[in-house]
Amino acid sequence: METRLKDAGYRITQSRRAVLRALEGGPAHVSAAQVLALGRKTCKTLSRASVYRTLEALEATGALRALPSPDGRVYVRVTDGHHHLVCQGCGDVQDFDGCALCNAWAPVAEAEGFSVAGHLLEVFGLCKSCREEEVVHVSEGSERS
Amino acid sequence: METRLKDAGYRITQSRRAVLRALEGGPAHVSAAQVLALGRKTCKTLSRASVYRTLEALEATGALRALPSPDGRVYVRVTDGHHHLVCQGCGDVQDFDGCALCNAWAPVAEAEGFSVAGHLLEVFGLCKSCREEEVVHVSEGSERS
DNA sequence: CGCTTAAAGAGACTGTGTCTCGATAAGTAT
DNA sequence: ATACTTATCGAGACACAGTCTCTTTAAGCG
Ligand SMILES: [Zn+2]
Ligand SMILES: [Zn+2]
Ligand SMILES: [Zn+2]
Ligand SMILES: [Zn+2]
Repeated sequence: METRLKDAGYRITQSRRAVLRALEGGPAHVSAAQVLALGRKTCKTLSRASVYRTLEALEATGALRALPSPDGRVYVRVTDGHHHLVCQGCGDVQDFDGCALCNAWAPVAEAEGFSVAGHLLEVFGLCKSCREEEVVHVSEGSERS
Repeated sequence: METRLKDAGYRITQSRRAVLRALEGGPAHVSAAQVLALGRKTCKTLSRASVYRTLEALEATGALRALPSPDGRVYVRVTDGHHHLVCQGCGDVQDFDGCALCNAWAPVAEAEGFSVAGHLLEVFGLCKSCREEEVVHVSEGSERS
């Protein structure tokens, strides 16, 4: 990632390095706030503005992708997916791969004069563990008294 | 939608009605802020809190679905199509058909132990007219010297 | 009509993301 | 190594979304 930044003409600074380390060490989905917190461990003066600037730079070079999530924006390394299985039981979100499949509709969109910049596929349902749980408390409806 | 709320045990108030009207009259994708603005046209004292409360109630009854978008959260009626071309220029949203195509990934999700209840495909980009406009202000590159 | 209580509205509060500005240090040329 | 240029920095102001609390209001019902 660092090389990528440098090649694109960005300077490599302490702050940027801290952000990179945070991204590498942190979870697959990170929020800007998390990056800031993690980054401060290696660069005590790291500022919020720098975090956003660096994330933006990384996004511009294609190393990172910002993606909307139920609570704010999260960043994922481009190697990760943008297709989500959203569990309606526990609220958990997991990625799954499927770009090859969903690319099929891109031509459909373009046939309508639309130029595609990106897409988001949200699949709603129940995850494995929630489905098993569901079987247990079947009777109690989701009714309001 | 109103019946749905009532059946679930919610009271039908002026504020709620204003929100419902806003949702029916407004665009396919609306933000909470938009609902508030639209709703104030029919209920001058409508408050932000009420908007959020009503949206939450509608979501709970399954009449509405909140979904993360590149800029904030937007709400869509569940009865509407679930394949959208969202223009990042003018904000316009148009449906397009593609279920036949996107159903291909359902087995993929189920292979992960996930039971699919529904899905939503959001395609972001530029509509025809916005793209033509874009051509005009090309020169100002987003390039880094 | 009057009671009960869900719901309303106002506004404080938190957190995210943007922006500006003077200070700093990265890269480069001497 | 030193000095210079300028991208980048950190701090803090700002705008806005969303949540929460508290007091008042009105929906639904007998
Ligand atoms: Zn679950
Ligand atoms: Zn895809
Ligand atoms: Zn457009
Ligand atoms: Zn579909």
